[in-house]
Amino acid sequence: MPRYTGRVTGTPAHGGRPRSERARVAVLHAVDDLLVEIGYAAMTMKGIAQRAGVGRQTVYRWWSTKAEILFEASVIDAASELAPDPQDTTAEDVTAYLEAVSRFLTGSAAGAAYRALLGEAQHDPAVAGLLATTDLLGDSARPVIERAIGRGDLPAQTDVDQAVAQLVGPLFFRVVSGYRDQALSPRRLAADFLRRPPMP
Amino acid sequence: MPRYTGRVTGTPAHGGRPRSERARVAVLHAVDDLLVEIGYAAMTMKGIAQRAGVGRQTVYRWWSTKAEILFEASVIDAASELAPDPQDTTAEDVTAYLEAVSRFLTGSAAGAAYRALLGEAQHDPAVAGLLATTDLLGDSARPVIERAIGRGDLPAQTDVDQAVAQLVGPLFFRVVSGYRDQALSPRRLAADFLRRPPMP
Amino acid sequence: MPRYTGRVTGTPAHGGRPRSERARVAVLHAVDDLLVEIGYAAMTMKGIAQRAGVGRQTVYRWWSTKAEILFEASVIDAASELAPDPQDTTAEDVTAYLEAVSRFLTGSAAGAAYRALLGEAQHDPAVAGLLATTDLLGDSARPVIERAIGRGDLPAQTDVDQAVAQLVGPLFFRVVSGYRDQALSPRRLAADFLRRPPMP
Amino acid sequence: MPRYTGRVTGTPAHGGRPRSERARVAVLHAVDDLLVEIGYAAMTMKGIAQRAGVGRQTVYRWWSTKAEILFEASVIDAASELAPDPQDTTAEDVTAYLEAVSRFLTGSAAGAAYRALLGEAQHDPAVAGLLATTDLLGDSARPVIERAIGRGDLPAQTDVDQAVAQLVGPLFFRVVSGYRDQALSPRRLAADFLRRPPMP
DNA sequence: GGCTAATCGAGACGGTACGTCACGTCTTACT
DNA sequence: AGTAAGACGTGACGTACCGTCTCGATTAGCC
Repeated sequence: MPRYTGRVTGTPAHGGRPRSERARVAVLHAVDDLLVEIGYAAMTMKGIAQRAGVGRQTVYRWWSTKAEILFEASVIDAASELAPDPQDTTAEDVTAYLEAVSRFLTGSAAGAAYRALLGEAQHDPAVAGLLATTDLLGDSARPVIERAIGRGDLPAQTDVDQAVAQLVGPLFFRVVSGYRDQALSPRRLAADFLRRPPMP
Repeated sequence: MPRYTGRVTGTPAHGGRPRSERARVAVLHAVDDLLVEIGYAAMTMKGIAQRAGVGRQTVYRWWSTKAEILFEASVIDAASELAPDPQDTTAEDVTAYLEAVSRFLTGSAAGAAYRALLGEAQHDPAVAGLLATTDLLGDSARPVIERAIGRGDLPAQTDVDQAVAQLVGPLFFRVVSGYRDQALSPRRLAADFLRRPPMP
Repeated sequence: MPRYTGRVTGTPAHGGRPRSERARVAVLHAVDDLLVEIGYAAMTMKGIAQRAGVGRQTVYRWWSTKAEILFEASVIDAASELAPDPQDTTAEDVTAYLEAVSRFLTGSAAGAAYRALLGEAQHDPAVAGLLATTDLLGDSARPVIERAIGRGDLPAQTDVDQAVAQLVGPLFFRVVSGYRDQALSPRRLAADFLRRPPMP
Repeated sequence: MPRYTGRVTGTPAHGGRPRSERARVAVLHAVDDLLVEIGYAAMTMKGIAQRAGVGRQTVYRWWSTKAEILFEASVIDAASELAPDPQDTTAEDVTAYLEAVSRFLTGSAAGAAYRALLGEAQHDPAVAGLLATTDLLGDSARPVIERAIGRGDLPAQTDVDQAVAQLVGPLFFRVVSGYRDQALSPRRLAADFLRRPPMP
């Protein structure tokens, strides 16, 4: 799991000590760990810095809020969890995707981070803007829809955005609105989704 | 708008000054106002007390967190916003309901409160528990589903919980995941929902 | 120890429930107990009322401050502790009195109450005024001085107030300024006092 | 009046912003001012911080209680007020000292601070311990006694601690027990003290 | 024996200080 | 110049007690 390896800032323009890669990675790992150990609400900038063995100022220099750190630490990497291998039939393809979504939202650490940020975004416009830069679920669902269209299992004129919402929405609703435990069956949702194509 | 009129606690068993209805209503109104004016995140227990012209201890005596106050202030009353008059045909009935949901989630003050609480619930189990006591969207969608079954427009063996998720989920997903502006069409969602009845 | 038996207020002018003697005594005992158990600083009006099994308003109705209650509870009765039986010789008389003072200031519960109030009086004029109504040590020392004058062991023109201060002051200073443990010898103080009679 | 110039803490071992001398001095001056303006009882940690233009946490970081601040602010410096220049004769020396004591206890701001702390010490062991670190009156009286012994005006075997109490006690008693106004004459007290030496 | 009125215990009321915590900024010495 | 450390001013946290108020219940003297 080779994470946090890409440099974010280039070589500094002129002079000065370069940004410490060690510090950057330590902060991202600290956020990951703390999310699991104490949860998003209990995380503090101070705690993150201490856990990372890093000065407080260093954290503020590169990130504004814990949401930003968490976003960089978890959410981007999370895209891979939402990209299962394409399957031979559309039914299997869609089912596999919905299973991935379900696993992501209920079981994965990255999913927990995503839900935490999503929650914060409901009342913090800054976080909302942050999340808006990456339509995590939408971007992962779109290829599935497009493969189905390509195979002729959905009409060519399908409104992709609406189809995405119809595909992901039911699962998303159940998890986010609090009924995490009584998950819906991805197989049955996939079948219903495909039974009759969305209207153009 | 005759809100906050019901007494919450009965007459005390014996002795003691009774709870001040004035204070209770003042707090609930203060929370309503502050949610609109400064938003959920900026609301503090201290600010609520001051705005209500009430002692801080008095707030803590009856509510533990701002989430609890907001819940009592907004969410219960919100149910009415989600109960449009039944329509003659199932298509119109479902469409009217989805329009109400859309209005509630994007335009209403009570809906803003609900989304704020929903957000908090993603990382605060106490708030999650609070919301679990009232399945706001589910409870409002169920009668719509049941009316459709009664009319024979959905199969009698329909899994109601799944149908609720399929009905509400797409809209919910779009709003909560941040695409509040590019709303989906309730009419088209209703049509698709009915063309593609959930499998039993 | 027949304490707290006198009525403080007379019969009311007309009608009304009379003051409860039970409540009055309960409060005074509660203050006595609490002073020993938790100390003056930790005593609160609320705690006194609860300990006495009495309403808070009832306490406030009859006393303004905890100092007032403590004064009524302990200090007045304390006078008896400072009035040892007169002795045959002046030396023995003065020694016996200083022993009583020493015991009162360092060992007695009433003495602890007195010191607590004396302390409060250093920065609370109300308490200072309260204590000024009864010159506890002065009133008890004056008879001793006067007996000594009567026996001819002090000059007839002795300034009694100054003599009182010279008699009591050394012990008082040691105790109040914090050297409670290394008490002075009443016998030696008495001897010095009499060898060095105050100048008129 | 070059007060509050000594550093209390040394240079930190490594790193970290050093303690702000500005904040330290501001707090000590604020306590001095507030003692005079509103009195000890009305002083609060919050008020001190505000008056000093300093964060509340900063006050707590360096002092635990207002007593501790007041002690550092006033009492140590007070020693100078209790050290009048030695006089040629013992009678004048003792008289000058008692006059200084009288002035300190009744007229000086540092004396007011000392009495306030002394009062608090009667019911707060922590303050008692604080005051025990500096025997303000004892330490100032001892040189006077020793000079008198040196001049042969007191016997060589004099019990110095007892002599201190006998010297300072009468004045102390009058002031602390509430009769601040009707002060005793330092001259007469000095004369009586020296008329016949204390017994060894 | 009913009326009047002040008391009683209880406990909620609006305030305010407590001591703690995290915020985001700053000022050091060190690398 | 960037870093770890940690003090800085700010302000919310939840608790405790303040002194006041509002209850229903009680307890006397008076008609």
